[in-house]
Amino acid sequence: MSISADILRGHTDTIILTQLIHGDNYGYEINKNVQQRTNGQYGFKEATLYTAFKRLEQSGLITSYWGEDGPGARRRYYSITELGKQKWEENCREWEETRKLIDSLIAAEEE
Amino acid sequence: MSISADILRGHTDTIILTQLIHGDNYGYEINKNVQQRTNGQYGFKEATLYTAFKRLEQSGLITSYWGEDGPGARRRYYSITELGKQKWEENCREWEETRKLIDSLIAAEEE
DNA sequence: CGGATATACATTGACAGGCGAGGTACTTCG
DNA sequence: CGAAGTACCTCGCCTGTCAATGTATATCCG
Repeated sequence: MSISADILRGHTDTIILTQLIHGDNYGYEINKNVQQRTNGQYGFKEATLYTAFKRLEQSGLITSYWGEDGPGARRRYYSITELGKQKWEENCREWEETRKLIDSLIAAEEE
Repeated sequence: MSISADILRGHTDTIILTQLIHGDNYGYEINKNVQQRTNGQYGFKEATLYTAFKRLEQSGLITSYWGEDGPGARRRYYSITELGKQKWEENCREWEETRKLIDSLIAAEEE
């Protein structure tokens, strides 16, 4: 976990939405996926994760339901909405722009 | 100014340090450079800018001095320190990593 | 001269997101 | 039984952003 938190701020929601585009999933698993994809470099703190879910649900970008009682602890599954998909696309476009923008602002090249 | 603020959050300091690597400069001018480099897409809010200067100075990454009395309003110039240069390099490395990280987390590709 | 506009810096207070710390509940394994 | 893993949740602090507001100086126009 070497990446400082402020830099990931603002991407939390998009990262979660990305996970949900692959299909419904629950918090713990989503976070494990994130950790795997980043080779353990990054993962959400639990408080961050669950406040994000709440925020996303309140904004209508995701919905949730309790999973069937299987073995182990109960799970709350999340599902991306149409609005959520739109938002995700918008955020991805924004990321492309932001990346260019920061690249040009951070590069030390002399003009 | 289409880029949402939270995404730039965390880059403020690095952007300012980058500007100062080109040489001493003052707040207003730094901000104009940023706006020019981004074709008017992005610029710091003044409150953000000046709190950032204060933060950077308190951390020993920059120093400041009042400019000679020339025409126009007085200017406070900022200068990057050795520590600041180190930090800048560190932040740039971090940005490279973060970029890859977010790219892989936001891409919707199926594995 | 007077008022608008641009330059330039600074502070305050509200707000939002991240997260440490703490808590609940169930299961599995030794 | 107790520890560890799974899984969820909340409270309160901290930090960075920013709208609003204020200061001071210089220039331009009528």
